[in-house]
Amino acid sequence: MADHVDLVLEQWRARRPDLDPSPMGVIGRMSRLGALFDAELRRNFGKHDLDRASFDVLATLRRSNAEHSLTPAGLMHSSMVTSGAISQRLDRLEARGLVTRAPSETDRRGVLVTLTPEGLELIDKVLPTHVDTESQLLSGLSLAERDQLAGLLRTLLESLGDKRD
Amino acid sequence: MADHVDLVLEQWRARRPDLDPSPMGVIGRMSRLGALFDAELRRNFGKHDLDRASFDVLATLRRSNAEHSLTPAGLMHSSMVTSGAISQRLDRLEARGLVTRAPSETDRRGVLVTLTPEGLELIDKVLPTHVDTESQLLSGLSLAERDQLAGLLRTLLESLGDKRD
DNA sequence: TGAAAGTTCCTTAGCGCTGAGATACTTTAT
DNA sequence: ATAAAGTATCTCAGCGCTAAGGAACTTTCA
Repeated sequence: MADHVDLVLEQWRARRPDLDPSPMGVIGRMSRLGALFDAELRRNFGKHDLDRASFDVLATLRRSNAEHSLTPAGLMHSSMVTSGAISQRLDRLEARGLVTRAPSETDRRGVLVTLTPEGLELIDKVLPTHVDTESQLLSGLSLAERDQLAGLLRTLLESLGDKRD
Repeated sequence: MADHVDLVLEQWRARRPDLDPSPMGVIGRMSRLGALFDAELRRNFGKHDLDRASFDVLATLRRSNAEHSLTPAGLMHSSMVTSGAISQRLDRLEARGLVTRAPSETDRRGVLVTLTPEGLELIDKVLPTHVDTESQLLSGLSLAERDQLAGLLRTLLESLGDKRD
């Protein structure tokens, strides 16, 4: 069996036999899978008038605490995007009435973003379909293989300094 | 040991115990790794006056055949971006003198994109540093683990219909 | 206490991509 | 031979992100 990346590796070995292309066997595949996953998840978001960015914010708020609230900085760290991107995402979600921005009570620079009832309702409706879509994307692997894969990816993330906060 | 995604999974289990978040243990980690990989690879491209998109095109041409040439459609399939994106990438590369566009000899709709000597020189200079960067990104895994990971990712890609062409 | 450094969030120009659509050409089917 | 369908590439408006920088506020430390 062979996938697209196997062809790419063969081509490199033919054109640049001095180079060891094996790292591409991992990183190239992750990049391709990322694109395929993204396309499929986006399709599901689209059914619910959402996009990846909005889902990301709503889901992060939903899981964060019982009040469904977080600072923009917290959202930024969780999402791995810049502060400017978070500001713009919040503008859009606030305009749709899915989140509110309130001044922080302890730090006058700060803002507290909170899910509105409408935001909560929407994310709670979309979440099961999202997990289901993800599950289908992984259905080519057995449960044991998924665990094995998750473990290897965690090892890699830890080695790159990905922290719990 | 635990990474950021372990925290996310814990949060989901606390807030939505009815949902099985385990697919996120794979897909969430791949997404995070993708972002970390991208940032590091981009740093390397930047050292050589390149970006991901340009590198992608130059590398695909470099490995494709002895003439280092391909059609825009071929580049599009390999890169998983739209035809519009390829057109624009080629505009930029052509303006920098790194590729040429010539009319196809067999199909008057078609175009043949070819690496110029300057393009070849640049990609051959950057390639070893790129593979080296990728290798360092994977250094948290043993060689056996990398093989195992590549195998699982290939299984997944095949199950999603990723083909050799 | 006051100045400097740090933090938090926002604004905006510029960039590359998508999605829709246009143009020109080729293939298929009648 | 010709209409219809398909293919290859390009154009462009719109979108979300980054990078840079600004404003407001807090912390640190002399």
